[in-house]
Amino acid sequence: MPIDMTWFDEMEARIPTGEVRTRFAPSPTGYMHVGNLRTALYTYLIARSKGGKFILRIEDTDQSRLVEGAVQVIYDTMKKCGLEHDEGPDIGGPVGPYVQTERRGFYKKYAELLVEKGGAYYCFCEKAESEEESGDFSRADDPCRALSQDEVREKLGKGLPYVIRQRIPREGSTTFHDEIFGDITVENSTLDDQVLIKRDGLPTYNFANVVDDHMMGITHVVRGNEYLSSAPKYNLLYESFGWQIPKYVHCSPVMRDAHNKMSKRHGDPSYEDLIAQGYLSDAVVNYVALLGWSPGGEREIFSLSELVEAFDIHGISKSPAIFDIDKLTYFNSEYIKALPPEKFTAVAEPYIRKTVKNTSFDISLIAALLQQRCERLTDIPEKVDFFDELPPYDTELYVHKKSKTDEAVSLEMLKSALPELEALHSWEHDGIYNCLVSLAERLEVKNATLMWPVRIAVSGKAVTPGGAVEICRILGRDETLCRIRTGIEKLS
RNA sequence: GGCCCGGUGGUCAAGCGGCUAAGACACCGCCCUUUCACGGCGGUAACACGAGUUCGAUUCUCGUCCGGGUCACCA
Repeated sequence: MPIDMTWFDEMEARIPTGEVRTRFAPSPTGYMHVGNLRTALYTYLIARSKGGKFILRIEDTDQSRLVEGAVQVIYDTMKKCGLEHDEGPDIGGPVGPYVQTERRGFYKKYAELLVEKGGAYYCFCEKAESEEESGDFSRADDPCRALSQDEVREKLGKGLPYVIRQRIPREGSTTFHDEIFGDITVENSTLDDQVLIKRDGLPTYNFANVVDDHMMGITHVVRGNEYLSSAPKYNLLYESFGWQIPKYVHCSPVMRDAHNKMSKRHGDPSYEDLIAQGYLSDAVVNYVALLGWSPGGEREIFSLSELVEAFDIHGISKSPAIFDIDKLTYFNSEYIKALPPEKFTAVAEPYIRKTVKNTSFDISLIAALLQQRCERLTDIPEKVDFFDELPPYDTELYVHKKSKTDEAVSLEMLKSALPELEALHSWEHDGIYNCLVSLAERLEVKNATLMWPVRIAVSGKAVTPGGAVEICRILGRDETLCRIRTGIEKLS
């Protein structure tokens, strides 16, 4: 049965050559795992660092896991992370379609071609009832492997159900090269004749991948190292087809602890969750890049374009990396501090507004207080919850050893401060500061002895963003004086 | 269980035959200071184990142990 090669030739002809091409091929689950994000990032970095193309392919063959709007989540996440693709379902490209369900027809053709080339065979054996059974059945003994062409034709003619299996050589060994792990050799006898085309005519994941990657001209296959053990079978497939074998880049997983991968199931945060928890996208990307990859030097803070510059496959680690939320938090605080003040005010405002409803306060002044002391944006509401209204507080707060204050001293301080502040004509930072400092000087007490009670009186909290002066400044004269009087009453 | 891969402080990691074994996070202490932070300075803490190769092993080889992956008509 001669195969018409014109379609294949057409397909081969559209494959771009002479450039690095990588692909990120997520299945649309509705959220982005941290591990997936890292894989996408490395895939992107390989392409960009070599001036190549980065392709997005949607692997949606698992209909049971289909989630409404999930593809959109992928587009949005990639975009927010800055991982812009050059080809994909939304923007097209030379080797489309880029959605696997739309490529359904391709795989069977290639499988038949492979049968013709001797790399695969039809198998009419009964489907195993269970996993255990299929495990027991030795594929090396599959009688269908030896069926003659006539026998196959006859069975096909009768309409018998079948699968197409890969014909793995019985003898010898297969060696493949991985960019991270080096050369790996396995005995062919340990490989099984895996199914390529299922009884329903659809391809298995492994086969679809090989076909798609080839048809799309992928030069670097980046994926999790759970695929390391199936790589030899991939190699054999490429060889049987006579195709160029891509470079393999198997990445070790991102772990939640020493024994388990990060997973939604265990309640580990996805990219979306992290953003909701007040992490900045850039910080997440930067941190994730360093989880399992090292640029070699001591530098840790990299923008995406700096990552492109610094990236080198050989810096990818062989062993798994445990996700450390504390270190991400550190990165986040660094990114927050590095934001231009106006930008920070903009991202912080919604969080400030959760507890500060009073619009007469200067939001940028509040933001300025916050920027140097918040690790996550979600820390903000609680930190500024005293602005709208003085919270109830215990006079115990006035006792502070280091500032040398207790309730009696505090009362004295507040009583002294009140008229001074009342007499102040302008209500600016320096004016308030100088007023209080000179008062402390006259009273012959250290600054803290005066500042502490004032801060407690105006905030009602032991810990606040900003000191007494900053808070008074934002509250305004009337509210400040009112709160100090309240403090005096409480202490009297 | 077979096959494959991995193993430097609590975590991320540099190291690629000779180093007092970097750095970062976390932790602890000190300084700064109108609270807390920030910032500055300092500290605790690691080559899984046993052989071999070598003048010399964290680096190379083998074994042991531990961990992970994979053995589906799932992806």
